[in-house]
Amino acid sequence: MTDSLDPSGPAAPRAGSIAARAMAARGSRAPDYLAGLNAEQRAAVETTEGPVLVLAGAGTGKTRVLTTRIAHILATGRAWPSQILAVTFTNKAAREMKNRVGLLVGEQVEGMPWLGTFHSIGVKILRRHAELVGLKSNFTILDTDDQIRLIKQLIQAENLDDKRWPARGFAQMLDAWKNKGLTAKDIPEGDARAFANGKGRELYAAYQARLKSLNACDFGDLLLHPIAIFRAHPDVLAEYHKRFRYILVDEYQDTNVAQYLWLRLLAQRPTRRDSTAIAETRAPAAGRKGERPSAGEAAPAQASERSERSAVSEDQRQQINICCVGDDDQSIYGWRGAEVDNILRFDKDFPGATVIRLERNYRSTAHILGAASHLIAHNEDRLGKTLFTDFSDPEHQKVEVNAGWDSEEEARAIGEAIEDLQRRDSHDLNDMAILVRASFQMRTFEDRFVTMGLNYRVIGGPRFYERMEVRDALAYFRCVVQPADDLAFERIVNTPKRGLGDATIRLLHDYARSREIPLIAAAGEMVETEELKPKPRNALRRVVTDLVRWAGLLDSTKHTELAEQILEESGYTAMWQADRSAEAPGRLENLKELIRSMEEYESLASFLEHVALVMDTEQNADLDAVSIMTLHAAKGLEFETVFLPGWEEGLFPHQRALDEGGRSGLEEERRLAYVGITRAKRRAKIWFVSNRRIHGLWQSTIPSRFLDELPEAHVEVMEANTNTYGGYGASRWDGAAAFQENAYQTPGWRRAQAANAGFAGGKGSSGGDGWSGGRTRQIDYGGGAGSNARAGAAAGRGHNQPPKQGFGLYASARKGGPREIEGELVAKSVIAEDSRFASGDRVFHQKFGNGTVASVEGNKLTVDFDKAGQKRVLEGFVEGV
DNA sequence: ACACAGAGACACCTG
DNA sequence: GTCTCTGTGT
Repeated sequence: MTDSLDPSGPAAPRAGSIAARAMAARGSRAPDYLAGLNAEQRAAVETTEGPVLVLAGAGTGKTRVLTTRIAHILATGRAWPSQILAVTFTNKAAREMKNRVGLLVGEQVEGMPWLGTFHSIGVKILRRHAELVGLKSNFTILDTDDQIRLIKQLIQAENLDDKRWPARGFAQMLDAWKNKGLTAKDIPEGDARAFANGKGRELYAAYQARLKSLNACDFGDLLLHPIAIFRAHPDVLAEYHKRFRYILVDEYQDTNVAQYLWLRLLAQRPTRRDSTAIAETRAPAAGRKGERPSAGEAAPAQASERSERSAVSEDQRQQINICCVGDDDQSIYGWRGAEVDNILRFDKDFPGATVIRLERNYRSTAHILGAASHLIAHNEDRLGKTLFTDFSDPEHQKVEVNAGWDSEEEARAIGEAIEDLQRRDSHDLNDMAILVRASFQMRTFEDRFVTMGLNYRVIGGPRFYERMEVRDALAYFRCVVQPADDLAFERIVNTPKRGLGDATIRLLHDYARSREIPLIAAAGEMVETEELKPKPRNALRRVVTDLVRWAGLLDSTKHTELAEQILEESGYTAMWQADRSAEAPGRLENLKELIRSMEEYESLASFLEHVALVMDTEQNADLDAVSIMTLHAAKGLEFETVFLPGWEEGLFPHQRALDEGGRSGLEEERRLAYVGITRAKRRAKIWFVSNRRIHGLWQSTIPSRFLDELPEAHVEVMEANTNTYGGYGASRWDGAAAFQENAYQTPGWRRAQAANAGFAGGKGSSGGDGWSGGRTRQIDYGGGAGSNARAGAAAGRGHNQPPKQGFGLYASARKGGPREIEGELVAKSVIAEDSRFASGDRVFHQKFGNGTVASVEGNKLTVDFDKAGQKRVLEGFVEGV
């Protein structure tokens, strides 16, 4: 127990005690922090006792309610900061919650050790009781990479064909099992058989055994181990029951079964039922459309279940102070194990729950809300909310639907729309976003924006801590801090190359296994024997003595210096310095960044812990740039203007969601669409095109069914400028000169007043080539494809040659080029001030390395790179040397 | 130890 | 098409 405030110390003022009431009632006004809340929000904040479910629609002030609720609990003295458990999914959400609570209650937030992600809290619990599951409290946390390598070894050890049974696939199965809270013995027979001729269960068990011997666990274990501990040790659980007076859960619709079980154990008093399987509390999907349990009233539960559970709940109710906040309509992580059912079933899990709906939206215009609400109403599995707004916007734009020829035209038109908004309305780029369904769509936009010189930012690329060089460096640190970390050791024994090949490593493995000692220890012993040839022996000795020496410096040397020393002395830095490839300088830069980011931690060990749990790095928001991200990544964000490209069958809804998820898959896609639209405050612009390249082939596509589910009243169908697009189809292939001349000289899109034709689907049968001008949104699914059964794919029998650019003018949209993506990509705008560079300047580029500027045009530089040759790059990509 | 060819993926992606 | 991983050949 290391909490600053031990809960066994002074008891928190009892709720309702004189002191608490007096604290709450200072002055006759409500406390400041309650000011500005609407009635429902306030109810959600003030209903502190008993189970509460807050159904918070998009933009209804969910975070505000959560943070204010915490502030309220603290301010009224109901609990000490250390007695509140507040869980989120992401570090970002946890950080934001902490900041905002801090704004309300000041330093008290620092006393909240139990505010964090499921995983970070899981680690914390596990470290305290590690020995109960056979681990030491300094266990390491493996990431997916380590996990896969380990599984691969196991598969090979079982003499299985690792081609036929790829480690990656097993890792996914494992993940799915763990998400469901299943240990090796719990997995269904069918699942067990599904892998490696029925060895699934064995492998799972072997994997866990191996983890134990490595004193390690994976992400799933961070929840599963605590669950096992709680179940097997009621005394430990009781300790947490005593500690956590209030539990708050963010994004409850995203919880998976394991998280649910974990929460339930913490939230409910132990009963004879709690250690049994979840199955008995599983009710059929609750809350069909139209069924709306009102606040304070438990929804009708099945009789048997109710009588069984209510006996427990009656006397415990006041103690189950759990408040879950979420929105069933924004559940988009089913594929990752999230169970919408958890939220749909809340009032059955927690009988007598108060259900509060937040339906007043503070974000979007009535049109946007209207469109989104109408769309989501097509879902059956939902609790049902009706959002409303007072948001008034002079322009009050309807949701736009635009059609385009192909993805390149889509990118072009959206790029122009962005520039228009920027010019005409001085719209900040930061306040615009392009939300795509699949990340491959991003590329077209990047290509286009680079040529336009439009600033953009890709959110959610490969992450810093997943880069090869960063992981290598971390592996070195792990070996020093944690000498039993075999996986880390394997990673670096021969990096940089030291002549320690497979043969040596295998001998080392055998030696270690026969003696049941970690690899590093084995290496230490082995170099004293004659088993290795002199060359590898000396190389290995060098590695081991280095590691031992560095470990000896742990206490005496500042960790950042030690880290640098390790990278230097191991030859790792030198390896990249010697590397002539274009990426090498960037990698060295990343290593520096890594060391820099260690500054704020006390030790190597605490830094490594941080890294294991925090896989994201902050983006810099300084630069004005359009954001490009997936719809998934957009959840929780908001923008003035949102572009939603790619609304085509097969892409959105995604074919795989339909194939694998059936109706519920479709509903999840629809929720994704709902999330997309509701990100917009004022403008939402939807796009679809009739040709898209999928897996390298051009396919004809038909408009998404979701378009048809939008309400006429809130949607405006945009029509292309007739100069540009009239007769497009007819003229495309014969390239009518008249149109070519005007193509794209007329910027932007003209509003179409009336809309009453249909978008023809694929090219072909309907004579028209793709979409012909003058059509609108009475969508004709039958249109070229003949059948919409397998939308995208079926339509593919169209042309497999790229639809050539219809017009010469823009046919030059370039390919390839400087599209550097390092987590964040920002191209400088054309409208930028004069270039900081002149010809002759030496510059450095993340991808191409060093070079000399040959010429400058605005913000575009032509650079002769020393290694990569001459390239045109945007100024934003290079820095002066 | 490194270069190159062939294979397979190619929704969404937190810890 | 294009990226990444793997295996093979020199």
